[in-house]
Amino acid sequence: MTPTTMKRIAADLGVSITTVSKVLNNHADIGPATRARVLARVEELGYRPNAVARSLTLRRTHTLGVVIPDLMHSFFVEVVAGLETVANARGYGLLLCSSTENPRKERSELEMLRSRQVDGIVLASVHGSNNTELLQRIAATGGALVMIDRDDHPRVHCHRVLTDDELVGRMATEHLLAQGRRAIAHIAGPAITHAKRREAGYVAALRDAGLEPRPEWIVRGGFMDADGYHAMQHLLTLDPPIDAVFAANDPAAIGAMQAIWEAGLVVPDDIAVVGAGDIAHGDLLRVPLTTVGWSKEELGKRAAELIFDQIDGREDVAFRRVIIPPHMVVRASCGEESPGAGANTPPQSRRQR
Amino acid sequence: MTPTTMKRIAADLGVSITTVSKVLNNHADIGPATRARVLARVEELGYRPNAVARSLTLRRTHTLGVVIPDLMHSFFVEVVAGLETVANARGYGLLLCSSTENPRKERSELEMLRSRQVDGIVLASVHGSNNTELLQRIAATGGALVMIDRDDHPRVHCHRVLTDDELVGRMATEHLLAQGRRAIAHIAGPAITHAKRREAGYVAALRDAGLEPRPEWIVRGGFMDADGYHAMQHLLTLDPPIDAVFAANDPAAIGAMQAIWEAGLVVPDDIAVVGAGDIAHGDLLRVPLTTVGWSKEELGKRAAELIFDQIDGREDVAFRRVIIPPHMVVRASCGEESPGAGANTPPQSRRQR
DNA sequence: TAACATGCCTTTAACGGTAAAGTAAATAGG
DNA sequence: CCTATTTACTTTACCGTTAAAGGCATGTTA
Repeated sequence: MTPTTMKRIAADLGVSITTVSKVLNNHADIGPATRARVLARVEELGYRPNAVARSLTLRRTHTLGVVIPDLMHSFFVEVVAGLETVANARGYGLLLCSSTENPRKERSELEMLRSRQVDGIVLASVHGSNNTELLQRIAATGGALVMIDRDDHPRVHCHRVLTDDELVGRMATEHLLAQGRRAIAHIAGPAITHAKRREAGYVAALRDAGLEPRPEWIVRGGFMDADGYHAMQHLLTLDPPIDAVFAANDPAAIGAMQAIWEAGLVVPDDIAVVGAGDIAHGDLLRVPLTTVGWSKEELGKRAAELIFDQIDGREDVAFRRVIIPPHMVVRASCGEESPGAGANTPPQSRRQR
Repeated sequence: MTPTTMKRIAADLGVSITTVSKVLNNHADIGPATRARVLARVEELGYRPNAVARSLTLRRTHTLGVVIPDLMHSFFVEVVAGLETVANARGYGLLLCSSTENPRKERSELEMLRSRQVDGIVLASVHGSNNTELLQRIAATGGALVMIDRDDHPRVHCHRVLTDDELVGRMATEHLLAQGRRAIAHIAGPAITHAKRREAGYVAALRDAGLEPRPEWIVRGGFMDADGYHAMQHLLTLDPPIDAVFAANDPAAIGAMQAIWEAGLVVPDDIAVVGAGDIAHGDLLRVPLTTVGWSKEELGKRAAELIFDQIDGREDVAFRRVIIPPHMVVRASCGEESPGAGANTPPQSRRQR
C-alpha cells in the first residue's frame, strides 16, 4: 500500500539510505557487490524515486508551466504539442493552464506555477493583462520565461518567440493584389500588438502598390468568427463593393465567408478571402481557406529550447527574440488555383482518435 | 534572489516557523497580534508557500496526470478543457502527456506521473497497450484512476467515463435508414473495443430494420482520414452501389467524403455520410458533416468529479461506469435538412486567438 | 489553594531524498 | 613496517513545510 522508499530498501539490505541513493545516482564509490544487491532489490520492489522529494532537495521540478489563452484553439494546441516533444525528451513534464483569455485567471495561473516551483514558464499572454509587474518579478527572480506568439509586456525582459506579424499582413495583402484584386478590405483584430501589426502590414502593402486603403475598408472587429461574420456583413454594404478581404486570423476569415455565402455571393469569385494562422482543418472547409501560416511546431520547439538554455543556466542570458517566418498557404478562397493541392490528391494523414 | 520562505519570515519576526505556518493555515491557537504581524510580513515580502515542500509533507500534490493519445485531436482537447475547468476550481493543476498512440510512451508517461506522486490519473489508453498490469498496480496502490472514452483493460478496477458506442453505431445507422437509405456501408475502425461496438451497433440497426448487412459493405479501416479515403474508394466499386456510409469516426468520414467528391459524386445526393465524434469545425466543412456526438465537456467534468471523489477518499469506492449519452448532430451530409441550422444563422461564438 | 483548563507559542520529528563531511578497513608507498 | 592513500561506506545536515506533542503563564474551578 505505502509505496516503496529508499528507506525501505536500505533497511532490507542493512545499508544506509545514502548508499542506495548513490547506487541510483551512479556514484563511483559503491562496491560492485553492494550495487548489485541494491539494484536487485530496487527491481524486485519496483522502486520509483519520489520526484517530489527529489525536487525539494535538487531545487528542480523538471516541470514547465504553460499558460495559453484558449485550449480549444488549434494554434496553441499545436504549439503545446511542439513543446511537449522537446520537454518530454528531456524528462520534463508540462503543467498546462488555460487563462481563457482572462487576465485575472492568467495571473492566478502564473502565481500557482511559481509556487509550484516550475523550472520555466511558457506564456501566451492575454491582451490587456496588467500582469507586467508580476512577469517582471518572475523574470527578475531568475525564473526562466518565454513569451510566445504575442508581443505585449515590452518591459518584461525575457525570450520571445513569435512571427513577423507585419509581414503576415503584408504577404496576405500582396497575395490578393497579385490575384488582381484592388478593393481589399481588412477585418482587424482587437487592440493587441500582433493584430495591430497585421493591420499595419496590410496598409503598407496597399500603399506600396500605389493604393490608398479607404478608411471604411478597415473594420475593427475581433478574433472570433462571430466578429468576422459581423464585420463582413458591414463590408458587404459598401459601395463601390470590395472584391477581397484579409481577416486578422482564420476564425474571423471563416466567419466572413459565412456572411458572404449568406449574401448569396461566391468565394472567391465575388470576394476573395485570406486569413492568418493556418488553423487546423482549414483545408477541409466548404471553400478551403487561403491563409498565412507559420510553423507552430517550430514555435513550440524554439520556445522549449530557449527555456532549456536558460534553465541550463548560462547566466549571461541575452534575451532572444526568435521570429518564425510566415509563409503563404494557398488554397481556394483567394482565387488562385493551388498547384496540385486540389480535391484530386488523397488526404494527408491526419491524426486518429 | 532566493525566494522568501517561512524561515525568513519567522526569523524576521522572532517567532518560530511553526507559528508562521499556523497563521497561514488558520490554526486557532495564534494570538491576534502575532497573526497580524505575520500576515503583514507575508504581504510585504510577497511570500508564496513552496508547493513542493507542502506536497512532500501533506502527501498531496494537487496535481492530476492526464494521458491522451493525441494532442492534435480536438476530441481529447475538449475533454481536457472540461477537466481543466473542474480541476482549476479545486486548485488542482494538470500535468498533460500525449502518448502519441504509442503504448511504450504511454507506459513511460504513466510511470513518470506515478513518480511525480500525482493525486490522480485520467487516461485515454492506447489500443493494444499491454499496460494492464501497470494500471492494475496503480489502481491497487490506491492511486485514483479514471479511464475515459476507451474501454480496454477490462481487468483494471477503476472508474470509467465513456459513451455507449453500440448506441452510437445504432443511431447513425438508424438515422440513415430514416432518410430512406438502404444500401448502407460501414467504414470500421481499428480492432479497438469502442470501434468494434460501433460496428456492432451498425449491424444491429440494419438487422432490426430487416436488412442483412452484406459482408462487402463493411470495410475494416482505421480512424484516420486516409483510412476513410481508401475505404471509400473501395466501397465506390461495389455493384449494386451503396447509397450511404457510416464511418466509425469523423476523420474517416471526412476522408470518405473526399473520395466521393473525387469520383464526381455528390454528398448527400449520391451517398449520404454520417460520422461519429462530432469533431470541431465539422459544421464548417464543404458539406457540413452529420455525426453522432457526445459531450466532451461533460465527459471531462464527470471524469474529474470521479477522480476527486476518489481522492477525497471515500474508501468504499464502488468503481463507476459513467455513460455519456450520444446524440445526433444533424447537418447536411446525411441528406436531411437540418432544421434552422443552415447557412442562414450567424455563426456560433467560437474561440478567438 | 491545589488541581485543572485555556491560550499562545515552541520544540521535535517527519515527509523522501541528496550532498558534504566523516570513518574504518584495505591497499599502496617509501 | 608504519604512514599515506584509496575504497566503500555511514553520519549528519538540509531542502520547506506540517503535525504532534510539549511548555508555560494565566485564569478557573473545587
